[in-house]
Amino acid sequence: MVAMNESTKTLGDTAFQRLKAMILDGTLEPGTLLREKKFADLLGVSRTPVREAIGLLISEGLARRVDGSTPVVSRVSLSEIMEILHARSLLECETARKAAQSMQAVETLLPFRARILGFLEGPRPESRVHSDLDAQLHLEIARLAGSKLLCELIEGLKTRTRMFDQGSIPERLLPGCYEHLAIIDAITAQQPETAAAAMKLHLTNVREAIIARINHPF
Amino acid sequence: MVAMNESTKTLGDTAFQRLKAMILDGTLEPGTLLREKKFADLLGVSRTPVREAIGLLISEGLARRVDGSTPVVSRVSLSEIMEILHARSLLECETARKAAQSMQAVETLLPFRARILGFLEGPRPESRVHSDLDAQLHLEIARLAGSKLLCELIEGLKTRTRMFDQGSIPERLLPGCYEHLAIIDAITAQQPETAAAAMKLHLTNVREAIIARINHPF
DNA sequence: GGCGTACACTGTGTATACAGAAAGTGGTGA
DNA sequence: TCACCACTTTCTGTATACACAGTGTACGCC
Repeated sequence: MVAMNESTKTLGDTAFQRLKAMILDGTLEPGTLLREKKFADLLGVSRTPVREAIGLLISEGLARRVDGSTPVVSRVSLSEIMEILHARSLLECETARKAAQSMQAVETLLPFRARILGFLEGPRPESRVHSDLDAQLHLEIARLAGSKLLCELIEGLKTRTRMFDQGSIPERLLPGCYEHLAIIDAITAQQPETAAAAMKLHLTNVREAIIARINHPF
Repeated sequence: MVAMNESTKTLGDTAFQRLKAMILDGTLEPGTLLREKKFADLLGVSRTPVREAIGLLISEGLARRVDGSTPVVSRVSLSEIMEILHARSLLECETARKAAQSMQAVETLLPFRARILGFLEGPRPESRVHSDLDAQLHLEIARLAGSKLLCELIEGLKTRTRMFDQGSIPERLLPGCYEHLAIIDAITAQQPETAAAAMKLHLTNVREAIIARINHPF
């Protein structure tokens, strides 16, 4: 086929992005079988690009091969979430620390501060909007820290729990905002250890909230 | 084709493993173009499994797509090595700390201790042998720490610099042995902070050695 | 009626065919 | 000699064909 559509991307890439989006927004629930032909028909392409897309999903941890064939959308277990938050804590305390020594911290983070304040003053934002800001903020802090590798690692870890974030703990919205503000303020005040502590507290609180939610689902 | 050879693995997997081995042992130098047909002929399979193998190599960071097509074996820059060692330090100080609280530490690590002592007493081992032990030891410590995720992350980071390890700094052999012993002893003595410090020192020394080697190549 | 076998269906793994793009290659003209 | 253009080669991306494995179903046999 001709391919090379408007976005100068391959069908495999677009298939990957579309499937990833479907997983992250919950359209494809954990456990869903990723049958190549089914999604080939759905996306209007052949199995080949779908195959490539599924391979990428697996390498990002969003899908898994259980017994050897027919991959499924990953069901992230509680212990896996704990491990991810643990690893993120190890990495992100450092990025917060390093970001606090960056010269561009203020100009980079002020827009985030404004958006969060908007959340606090205005109407409750859609969970998706807040989730996006959350992801962008953590990534931007890693970028300020100056390590491309840490950016990649943190982004990869964060996406794995992204479908779990999605508004599943609404009572975390306000605390999350305040914690993010504390992190931003410590970084822009160039206080590395305060920033690291704020990040650690934030991720610990997320962890506690998830545990509490598991124990008392309603 | 019939496939399903003796090892019950797909051709794609075996192609991946063979290409990976060729990259890690230096047969395929950084910058080598990974042309699908070339390696399909070389491995005696069609382009399809080679394509899958290359995708896996890219997802592991061992290969890259530079401008959009024709992937190449990754050339790991000095700054990337520094970033990898930095990230490993963040993760592995923690695994050392946690491993020191594990009940199976002694029985797991004593064989490593014996092998390292063998290196010190007997003839100088091949660099590949030492490199393998190095990788296994760091992985085993992560396993003792009890986090599957940390195992995966550390293993992934370590393989990215593996082709760089390969005997490129022979004068690190002895110090490396002693540092490994110090880590093992601290862990088996159940001293978490000592273990973390030993790990940090080890990775810092590796870093210093690489920098020194860059500045004084001979 | 229960059980076993044959067959059809579905799904993946692999090979191959084909189109379009990029990169040589050679030849011609200034 | 150098520049430019056509042709060929080679590469990737994509679609498709086919083989094998697993699964379920229906039919026949006991």
